[in-house]
Amino acid sequence: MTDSTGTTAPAPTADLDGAAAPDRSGLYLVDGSGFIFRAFHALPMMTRPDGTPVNAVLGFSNMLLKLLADVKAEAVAVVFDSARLNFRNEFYPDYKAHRPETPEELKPQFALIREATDAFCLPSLELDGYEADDLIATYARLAQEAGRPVTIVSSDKDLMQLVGPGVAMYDPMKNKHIGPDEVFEKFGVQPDKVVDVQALAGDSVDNVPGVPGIGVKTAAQLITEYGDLDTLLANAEKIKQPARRQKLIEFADQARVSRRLVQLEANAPQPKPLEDLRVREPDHRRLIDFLKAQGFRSIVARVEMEMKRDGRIADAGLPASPATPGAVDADGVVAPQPTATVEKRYELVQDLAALEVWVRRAQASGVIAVDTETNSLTPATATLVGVSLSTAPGLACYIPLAHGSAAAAAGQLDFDAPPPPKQIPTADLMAALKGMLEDPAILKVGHNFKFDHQLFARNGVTVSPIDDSMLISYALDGGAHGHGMDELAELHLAYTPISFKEVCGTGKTQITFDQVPLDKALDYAAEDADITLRLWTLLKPRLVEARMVTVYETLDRPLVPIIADMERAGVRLDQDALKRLSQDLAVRLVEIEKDVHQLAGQSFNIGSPKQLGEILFDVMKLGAGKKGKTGAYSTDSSVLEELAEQGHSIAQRVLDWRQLAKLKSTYTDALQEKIEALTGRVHTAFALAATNTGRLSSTDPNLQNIPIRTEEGKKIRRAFIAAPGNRLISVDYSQIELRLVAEMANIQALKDAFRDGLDIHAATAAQVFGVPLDQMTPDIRRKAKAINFGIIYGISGFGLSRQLGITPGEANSFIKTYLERFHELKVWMEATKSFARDHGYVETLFGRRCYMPGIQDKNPARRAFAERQAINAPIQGTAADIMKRAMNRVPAALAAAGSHAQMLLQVHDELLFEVPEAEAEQAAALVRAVMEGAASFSVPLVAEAGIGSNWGEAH
DNA sequence: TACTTCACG
DNA sequence: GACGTACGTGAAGTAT
Repeated sequence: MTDSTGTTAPAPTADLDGAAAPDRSGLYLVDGSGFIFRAFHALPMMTRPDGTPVNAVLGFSNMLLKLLADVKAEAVAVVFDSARLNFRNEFYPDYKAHRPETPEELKPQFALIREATDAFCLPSLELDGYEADDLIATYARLAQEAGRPVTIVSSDKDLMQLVGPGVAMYDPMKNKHIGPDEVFEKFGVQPDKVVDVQALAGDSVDNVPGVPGIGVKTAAQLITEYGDLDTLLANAEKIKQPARRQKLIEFADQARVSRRLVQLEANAPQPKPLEDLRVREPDHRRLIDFLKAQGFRSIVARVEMEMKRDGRIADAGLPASPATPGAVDADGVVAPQPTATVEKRYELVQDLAALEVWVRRAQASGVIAVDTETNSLTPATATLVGVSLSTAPGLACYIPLAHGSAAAAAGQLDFDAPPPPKQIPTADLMAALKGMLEDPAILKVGHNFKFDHQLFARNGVTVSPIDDSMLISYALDGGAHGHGMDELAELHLAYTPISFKEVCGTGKTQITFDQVPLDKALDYAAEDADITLRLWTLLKPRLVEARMVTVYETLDRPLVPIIADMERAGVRLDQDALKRLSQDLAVRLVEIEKDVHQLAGQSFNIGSPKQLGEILFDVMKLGAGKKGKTGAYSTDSSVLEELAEQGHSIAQRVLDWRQLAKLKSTYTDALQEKIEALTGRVHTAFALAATNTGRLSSTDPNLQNIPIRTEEGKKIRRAFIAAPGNRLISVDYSQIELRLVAEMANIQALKDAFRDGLDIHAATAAQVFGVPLDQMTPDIRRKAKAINFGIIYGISGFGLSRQLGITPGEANSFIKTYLERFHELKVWMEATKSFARDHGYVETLFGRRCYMPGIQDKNPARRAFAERQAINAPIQGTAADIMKRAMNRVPAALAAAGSHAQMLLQVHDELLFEVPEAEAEQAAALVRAVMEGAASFSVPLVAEAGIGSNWGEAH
């Protein structure tokens, strides 16, 4: 990070926070109220086991912890607003009148944050009738007069007016020091003129009116020219621009009122004397008790770690430290280090000699974090732009490879462009790193390493062994929160990394990474490798504590190179067929649209649910309509189907239109655009840490929801084809989730039916409805099938009734009979819900945990939802685990058999392969065998295979 | 950016 | 009797 003041050390030894080190004496005034709101909005909603929301409490606690680790202040105070109204409302009642109501999830957190402040043993300040900002101004003045340096800890621009001699600001969210230069950057004037600028520009958030038509830029210009607000207003007549002159004269009083609103009160009464704001030694046991009660496991770990380091183990009754922080133990695991105190040393590596140092460091420590930068998010075709490495917390480098050469690469000559910087040729870098990246004694750590693995593979390097901090987090905390690097850095390191959009911009002005200047690229890329290593250091040991090593090591981690290969292989599409389908659909959509408009008696946008609802229910008056919490009419397919059954032909036509419009926009049009020119194929990305249950997901494009259920949809599936001379093989598990229900709940009758190879829906129908198999009707079987599915989803009478179009009463009696026939199921469902309530998570048969926030929720609807999730997650998750076991074994099994089959896609219970025609039968049989043998239960696993020249035929 | 709808398992 | 319902995803389009 580069300090914008330009006053600190130059790269490569940039300062830790991109700012002058915080002063280690003096007074720190923390804007508590500001933090509550920022933390609340910055962090995803999270709750403690009892359902109390705590995201703002977590953000706040993290901030305090980081602050206390960063600075050795002699005095700290956390300052809060006391009430919504203050003295400003007396002369301007509308002040902050536009503020939205405090969100419900935030309200209970105010008291907890006061508690947190006490638990940290920090003094707090608040005063009726004054804002936190006024108290900050007052105490800043007092300290300044006493000759003590002051740091205001806040991200609020309204406090910038206080910056001056002896008073600085520090924004802990952005890790940024704010001095006079930063204030000038923001307001265009020195801090003492900030109120004048704000008085003119106003502030829509706080409802400060200012002068209409004048923004910060103009205000700064005027104040610079005239010196201050009063002089400006007194000389308003002299302003040249007529509109501006007129506004300033007309709104002079409003500007003066605005100044009174933004001017902070530095002479407020003092709730506590300045001397009382001393930092006291925290009561660690109390602090840990508080943090534990909120469920903040990672912070507790950090506090305990710092206590160990400080030799305070005994008084907290903690076990002795297993390792010295920073040291490497017998397993090659680096013990966690308190990260906030580590200094950043980022280096740009532009020649092989400098690189050599990093390779030696990796050899010495046995661990290195690796991250790649590219010009695209599709690793199968992206150009490698740079590589970053980190070998210790704070110690990282960036190796640029293709910066500033975009024009040259495109074969264009641009004599005005600066020459590309000195860079190691990509092939030379690969040659230099190959030994290290393939060295079995050096662990390579990445965050979402699948991406990087693919890039190295394309450059002839098979990275091994690897660890993935994203997948470790997923195994540890799946369902509790997301696992992206930025989110984890906030959560575990109390740090906000430089965002990609800060570096590359967004929207139309977005640039690719090769266009990023080297100094910025270094800050961003080196930081990614640094954070990856820090996260790994923190999270890896937790796998052992959480007994999640097996899940990670045998299910998720081995998948990285395998899925990287699938993505890289991509799948072939018949572009001509898609094009013809698009054209055909376009013609039919126009026809249907004409029909619908005629039936409606007017033209409107059929794709707009709002307009459609109004046409159907207001204009045509087809029934009552109205639904949904937003007050809009629901027009989803169940509503339209009902209308169609009542004989309203417009409803059926709209359904037809919807289906075709969906197929065209989401599939036949979009898929063509996803064909990569470089390979002629489509390369999806499988997300390995996206779902709450352990399933994969597929994006860009999503190839796990290609149509199949309708005849029109099947045409799209037939556009997925094998390369010439090859075939596609599809192998899918038969009824895997229902088999797992039988296994996990130990339902004897169901297990017998599966063992006997019966038609499972007919068999359950026979059991539940007492109809002999030879008298089974399709309708009875359909009902049994719906119940079977319902079980997997955490059945409810209401849901089943909607599915079957029967009354909830009938549905409930079906469920009752079902649970009587399969009595073991009820026991299992109750036990599973109870386990979820006790632990806050459920487990798959292979030990993967799925956290269930909401299982303790006071709201019965949300709790019921969590209970259904608790039933479904072990079933869906175990099926996902089994599929992962199969996928981990298939490539090796194929290779051992000398097969050239390539795995292409996974669709939850199905695998798709491409294979030379002559090997198809053999490969299909082999894959079936591996899938069926992926787990061994008392219920057999059955997989079925199909072969064809396209996906529709193979399935 | 949020909501609605719908494609799949 | 509350509450709003089948579980898990991702993408496109409209409305704000």
